[in-house]
Amino acid sequence: MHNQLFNHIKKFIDLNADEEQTLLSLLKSSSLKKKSFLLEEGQVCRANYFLVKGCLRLYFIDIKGAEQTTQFAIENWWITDLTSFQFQKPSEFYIQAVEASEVIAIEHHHYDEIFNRIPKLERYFRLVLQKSYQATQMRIRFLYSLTAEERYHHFNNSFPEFVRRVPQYMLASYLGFTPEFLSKIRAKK
Amino acid sequence: MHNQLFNHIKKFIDLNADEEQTLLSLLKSSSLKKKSFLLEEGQVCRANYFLVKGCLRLYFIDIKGAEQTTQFAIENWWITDLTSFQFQKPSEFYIQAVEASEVIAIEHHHYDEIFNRIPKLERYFRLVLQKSYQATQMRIRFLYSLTAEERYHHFNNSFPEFVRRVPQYMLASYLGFTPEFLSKIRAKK
DNA sequence: CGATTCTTTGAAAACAGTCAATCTGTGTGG
DNA sequence: CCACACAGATTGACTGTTTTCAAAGAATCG
Repeated sequence: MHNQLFNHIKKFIDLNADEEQTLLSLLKSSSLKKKSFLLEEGQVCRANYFLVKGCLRLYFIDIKGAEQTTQFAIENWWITDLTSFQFQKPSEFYIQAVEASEVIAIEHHHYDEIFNRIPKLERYFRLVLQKSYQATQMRIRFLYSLTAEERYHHFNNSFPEFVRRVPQYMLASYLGFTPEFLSKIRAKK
Repeated sequence: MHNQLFNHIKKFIDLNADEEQTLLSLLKSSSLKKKSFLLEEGQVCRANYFLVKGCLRLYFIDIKGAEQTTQFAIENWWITDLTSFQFQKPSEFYIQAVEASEVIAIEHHHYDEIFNRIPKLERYFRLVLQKSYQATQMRIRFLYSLTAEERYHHFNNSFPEFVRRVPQYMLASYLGFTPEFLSKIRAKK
């Protein structure tokens, strides 16, 4: 289970056996049932989560009461409400398991320690953040240049297996429109 | 001029005199006239830019030929097309000076060196990226929960001086709608 | 002052949302 | 294993927001 995280880390930096041991002592893994929550609105986000298996989503409830999914995480991605996590203040988001999932957590009270004891991880997380940032940049690019229908087709072509795994109403909000509209797009063809 | 960057860095990490000297030798500063370009579509993005003074924007041209501004940078922010910069491949974006500006550049051929010679900077850029990532998360949240008109009012209340500095057609695309519509929103009240 | 760039305005059209009713599929408990 | 309940998906009519296009008006810069 932890090997998957170590392998991911090793794509970016080298870790020796000592460092692996240190890291191991600061991690905490857990299994999640489908639909269970790692974070709910109003709670403080306690950890940064690495997804070993399954699928999680980050969403919030908008003024009209609708769920807006802002991020999905699958295998080998990190997910957290960075703002709530960093400042340990109440979150405006939910993190929920879309499927039964397994995660490895770095809790907040270990977060500084992890970087102090294994400075190499600064680079790893810099690169992970860089990749996440690039992903959101791409996302904004699509949001600004494609219509709702085009976004759906593009996403569907790019990640067909993912579209199958996720309920449509979550996908709709992730792509920035309503479930009804997604249904109408699909009916067209 | 470089002091401003050093001061920014010192908000996150400590740099000693030696490290400052090393860093200095790897930086390159330049002045930009209003409307000049640091990057144009098709070019490879050569550097990561720290804005000392002025205002830059990152934008692309969509299928219909309209400019879509995806990011602004002001004093003390970094800006680049991370994807083009990292992989040294042609960019789909432009980076343009909205006002006469002064920037400090770290060029790509120095980028690895800078982290190898001053490992502390891994942390600095991790934290800078974290902040940028938080900013885009907030942005997506607003895009998904507010109407175009609400986004304008919210932005206008949050950054009134910024709204004054930037042409409306850039602001409109940044907020995700047309210049004409922005004009109509303003006419309402 | 002239030229260009930016903003405004209005009418028509497109795109996407809302709401409510109905349909479908699936998981659970009896 | 079946039946039922409930979550999720579909459909249609209507509404509303935002875009488009074209033309005219203001502002800015050299």
